[in-house]
Amino acid sequence: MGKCEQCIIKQFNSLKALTKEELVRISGCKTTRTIKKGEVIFEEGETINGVYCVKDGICKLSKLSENGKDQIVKMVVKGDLLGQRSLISNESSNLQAVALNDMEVCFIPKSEIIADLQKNPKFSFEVLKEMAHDLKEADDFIVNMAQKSVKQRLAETLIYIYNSFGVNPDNTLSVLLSREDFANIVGTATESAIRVLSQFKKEGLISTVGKQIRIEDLEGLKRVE
Amino acid sequence: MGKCEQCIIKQFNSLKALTKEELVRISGCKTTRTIKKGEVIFEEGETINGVYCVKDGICKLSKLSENGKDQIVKMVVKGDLLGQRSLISNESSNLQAVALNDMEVCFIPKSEIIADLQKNPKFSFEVLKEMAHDLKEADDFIVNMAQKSVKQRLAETLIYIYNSFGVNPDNTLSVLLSREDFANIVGTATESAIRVLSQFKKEGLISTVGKQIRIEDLEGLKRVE
DNA sequence: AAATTAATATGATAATTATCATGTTTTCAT
DNA sequence: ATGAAAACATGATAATTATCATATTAATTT
Repeated sequence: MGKCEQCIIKQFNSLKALTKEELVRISGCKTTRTIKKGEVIFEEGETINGVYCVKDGICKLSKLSENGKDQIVKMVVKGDLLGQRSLISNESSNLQAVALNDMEVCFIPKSEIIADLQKNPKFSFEVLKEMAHDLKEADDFIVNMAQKSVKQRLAETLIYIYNSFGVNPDNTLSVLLSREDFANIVGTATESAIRVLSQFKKEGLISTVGKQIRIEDLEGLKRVE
Repeated sequence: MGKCEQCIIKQFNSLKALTKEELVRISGCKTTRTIKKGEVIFEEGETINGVYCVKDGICKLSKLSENGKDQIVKMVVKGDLLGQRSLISNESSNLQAVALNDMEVCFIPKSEIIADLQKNPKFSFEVLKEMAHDLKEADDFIVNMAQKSVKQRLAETLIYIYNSFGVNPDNTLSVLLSREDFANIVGTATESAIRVLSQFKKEGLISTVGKQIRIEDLEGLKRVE
């Protein structure tokens, strides 16, 4: 099993602020796990007794609304931590996490890391910075959801995925989402999401290869109103 | 001028985790300020070089969307801290803050408090807890915006204000918002917000005294679909 | 107190989005 | 490879929400 001290993934998240000793200790108690595409990592309401460090793959965080629809709130990628909030508040998770790819993650039990959070100010400051960033992103998300049309939101989602997660060798978006996933990010009906994607295709903004999507006109997508 | 060590307001926020010495030092450099209703506390994009501790009053945090409409993202009340995020990230504020009441706030310069955040783990853990809470609230807000109708969102906003900020002696909501403010919380056109409020009034869910609103049927509001 | 301005209110209509129906394609298990 | 199931697609229609126009009322200034 890999050692945290030597793992490069931590450079991307707040674990980088841990001391070598702390990392060695954590390395000794972490468990590595592979998660298949579509598998649930944790459920809404579940108590997560630790954090996941994502070594590979992507997952979606979603919340079930009262009308029975899922809303995707965030995507967590390779390098990110998953379940940070449950380290801090003792509440159960308010979100569900589902793998969008095959994933590889390391699970660090809360009991092992919580003391570091209290003792190592560099570490807690790093976590704070990440949360501050998440909060800012959440604000932006709220404004977009509230003030923009479905078409605009979907265009922005495509741009976001393109910029954040990149493309395959054939230029298609590397994260493969179902039309339903798109609808659940944008907060619309699946049919509406499909319709808008079809329209983008007709307008030459995107092209599709099966369910794969390729951005054909990034600037055009930015101009969508 | 009041002394932080003796101020009870801090019990409501993370400043309570500071040591007496830290509080005394902060007390010496803080400035107290009154802000009139409608006054801008800080602008979007402005660099805030510290945090505000709200001693009295309420303000709204909003963000201008690209289409020129304001979206209210959060309300900050007596007891809360304002501008926490700028303590942590060195970025300028992504939100504008405007007083909804006459306010009294203490401003603590960043330079004085940033070291405490790095040195006092109890304090930084408290800040972390608050941010974790804010983040959870933001998630819930996103889901509501994305998945619920204007009518539902407005009903929930009324309930939220009722529960969080209470009522005047005559039972009207203690926070006086314009119809435009309601629209900017809910993310709709002002006319639509007005229309829905009129409908609620007709249905006996609320009553109005001028622009003051009184909740007449809380359970009914909860059932709005 | 009169005049001006801003906020609230409501109607008419257009635009957006949801819902239901139905057909097609893709994926997956056997 | 084949049948079943899931995902995708599109039309028809209804519901929701935005926009523009125009009153009405309240607040503010002079």
